[in-house]
Amino acid sequence: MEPIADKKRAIFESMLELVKEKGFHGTPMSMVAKRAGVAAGTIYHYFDSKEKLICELYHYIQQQVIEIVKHEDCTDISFKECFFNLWYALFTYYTEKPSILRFFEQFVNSPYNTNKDEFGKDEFHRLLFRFFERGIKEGHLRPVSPKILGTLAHSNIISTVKIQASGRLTLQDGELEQIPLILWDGMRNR
Amino acid sequence: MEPIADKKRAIFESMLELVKEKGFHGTPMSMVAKRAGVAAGTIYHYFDSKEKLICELYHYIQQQVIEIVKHEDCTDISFKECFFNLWYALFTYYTEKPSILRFFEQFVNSPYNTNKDEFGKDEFHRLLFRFFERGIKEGHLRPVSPKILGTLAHSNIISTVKIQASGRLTLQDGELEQIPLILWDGMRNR
DNA sequence: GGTTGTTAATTGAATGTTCATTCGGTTTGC
DNA sequence: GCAAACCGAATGAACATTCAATTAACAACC
Repeated sequence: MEPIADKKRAIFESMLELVKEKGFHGTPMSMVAKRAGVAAGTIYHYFDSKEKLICELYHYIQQQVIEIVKHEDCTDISFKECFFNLWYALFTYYTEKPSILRFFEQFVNSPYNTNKDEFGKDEFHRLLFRFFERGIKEGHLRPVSPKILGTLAHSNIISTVKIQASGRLTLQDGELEQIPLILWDGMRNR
Repeated sequence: MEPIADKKRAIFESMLELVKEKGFHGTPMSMVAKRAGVAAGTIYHYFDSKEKLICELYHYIQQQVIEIVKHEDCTDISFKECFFNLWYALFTYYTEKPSILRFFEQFVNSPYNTNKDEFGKDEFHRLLFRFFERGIKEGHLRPVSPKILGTLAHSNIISTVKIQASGRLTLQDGELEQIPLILWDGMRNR
């Protein structure tokens, strides 16, 4: 990850917050510019178009998530430990940056997401699936496609973040810890 | 569910398909009108605005999902059977109507969703949570908040539909059946 | 250190397009 | 005949993008 120009980062942050608050529509470039503290024209010095800006932002963020997976997927400790570490690392990341989760969710279901990146071809999914493949190979997890396990696990994390973030429900003592356990108990080989 | 005027239904269907293909932005009212086979002005005979149309469509669809839950949540058979029936019923419903799932996902993360309906206050979630409450009370499920179990279960179903719908992955023989089992094994009381 | 030239960064008003919505008029059903 | 349903061109606002003009950065040269 090479360093990013200050202005570029400011534009990214601005877009991120506005998308969280108002969605893709509802955030005109003029507003992005204003909050970023630059002129409208400046954005077009860095990005070809609104669409490009959004796509680049997506990849920029995804890179951060990839770093987390890489960091937690090590062979020094047992698979089970890795599994729980990864669960909590991603949970914490999304929880601390609610605008990112919201942006993601909007992006993947939007026409900006010209997902020609076949599923499992982008680096995040490749890493995720490789991790679960290891779990299967080592006999910890059910012999189901790692793509299934990976997808289910990730959606489990995201749901948990959403439950908590919405404030709909305050998790009782020890309830949060139950959730990765539920996931593990379901997926583990028996 | 009282019967809906033909035109109204046509407008709903049109919006649904277009949102799937092009997202909320990207679907002008003129196009909705065209595909529905009505004039632009006609839409405004039935709906106050684009926003209202979208919100009504959301509730219209949600009603269908509610019917499914009501249908499967009966006390004639064991909870476990109900659980699997419900899982498959929802899975089948979303699978057969991909435009609906896509619309939902876009809607909940959009500014149209002025979700003042507190979580768990809309009928769908009330029913869903009540169902899981029963499972806990009868001792089948872990004693965790039914809201958590309900949310996790629903997101498990939706992920499965998405895996399959994206064509990313063809489920092998018996793999689909593993998924509700994974969910059940994780949530069940031990 | 100051002068000059060159390129990159930045500005924000102007442009042109795309829509949601309106409304005066027409058709349909009763 | 009358009301409700329907039409679609016209309106006006919102917005992405452009561009001519301005400023900062910085190197080369004396």
